[in-house]
Amino acid sequence: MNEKKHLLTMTALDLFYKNGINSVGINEVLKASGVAKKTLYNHFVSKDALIIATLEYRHNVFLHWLKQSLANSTTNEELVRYLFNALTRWFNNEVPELTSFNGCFFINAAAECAGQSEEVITYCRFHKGQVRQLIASHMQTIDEQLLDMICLLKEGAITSAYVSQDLQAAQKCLPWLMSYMKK
Amino acid sequence: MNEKKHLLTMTALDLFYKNGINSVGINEVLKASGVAKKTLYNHFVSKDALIIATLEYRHNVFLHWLKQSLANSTTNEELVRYLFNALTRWFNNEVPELTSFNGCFFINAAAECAGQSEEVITYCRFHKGQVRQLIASHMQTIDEQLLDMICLLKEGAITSAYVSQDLQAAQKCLPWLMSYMKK
DNA sequence: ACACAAGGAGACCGATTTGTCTACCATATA
DNA sequence: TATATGGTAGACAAATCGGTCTCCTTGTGT
Repeated sequence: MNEKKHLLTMTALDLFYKNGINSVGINEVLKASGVAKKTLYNHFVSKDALIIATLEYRHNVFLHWLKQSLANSTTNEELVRYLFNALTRWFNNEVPELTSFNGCFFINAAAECAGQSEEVITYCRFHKGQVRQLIASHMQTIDEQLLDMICLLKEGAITSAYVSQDLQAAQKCLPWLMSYMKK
Repeated sequence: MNEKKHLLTMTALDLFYKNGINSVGINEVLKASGVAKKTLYNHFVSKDALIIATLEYRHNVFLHWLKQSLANSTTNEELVRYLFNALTRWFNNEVPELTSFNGCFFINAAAECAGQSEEVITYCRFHKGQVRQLIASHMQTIDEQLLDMICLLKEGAITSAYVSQDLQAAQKCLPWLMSYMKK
């Protein structure tokens, strides 16, 4: 990708994730990145296109981080432990590449762009599906019900960590899942 | 509450919940409610005040609905069943007073107003705390871990129902919780 | 009957929004 | 050296934002 385009995408993601997509104007992105307005519209046809680009970038970073976090898991127990420990590190700002925790960018974006950009919501759904698929691919024995529960608890933990500031939300899920798998 | 003020609050809530707080302007609320701008600013000092009013109104409606949904529960098993069945009805638009399902208004508001209005986020946290307390008050035997899990699964179900359009998310939680309590 | 309060309609303000356009500059390549 | 490319800086447009204000009408209580 072009250097300026990449810079614009990263800058926009930072601002969108921190302050909300609708609260950040194009001019703010330009000022923060030091890029001219014409250059932005040379690479993106509209602000919506820039938003989609930030979603794609965040998706790649997030999936890369998650893939690495789960890489060494060989059993369902390990998968669960690695996953929710990784979430805890994310919540507590111990994962630099995900930047300061502000909830799930895709949940936030879906909430902000409701009835405004169908494309955004579609991409958020796609992201959640990809994450689920990645988790499933690390399961030794496929257990659809366990997969459902892992994903539900994951979403709940992210939301609780963000809205209720319960930074230990992910840790609370672990004993529960462990005791289920031991049966 | 004053009639016009109440009308404004309900109209604003409808629009905010459906299209997002930041996507809906004051003028749109005025047009939809047929109220004059001066009347709005006679009752609310700013748009932020109107937003808070919609949060309070939604909070009251939601808690009233939840209280009624849990009223007949006498055991922890019944509490869980009533709660997640109620959520399923909500997701599937079978609860008129909650209007067409668009996720949790408070999660959405928190996502939209990040780094913009601290008061909004504080109220969203308050709401989540009140809901947790209501659930706790219906527990026959206090089990803090069970309470954590119920709340985490509830948040996860709401998010999954909204973002991933999994309208059966709440139902998936039931067998798990039941089997846990049977132990 | 009169005074006062509340609301309606909407002009208006300044700031900000996304997006376009012009003018100019730097660099690289033929 | 000539030209094309891709950048900067920023004026500008049209719309919209939240918010204030004036003018006029419609009650309502005394």
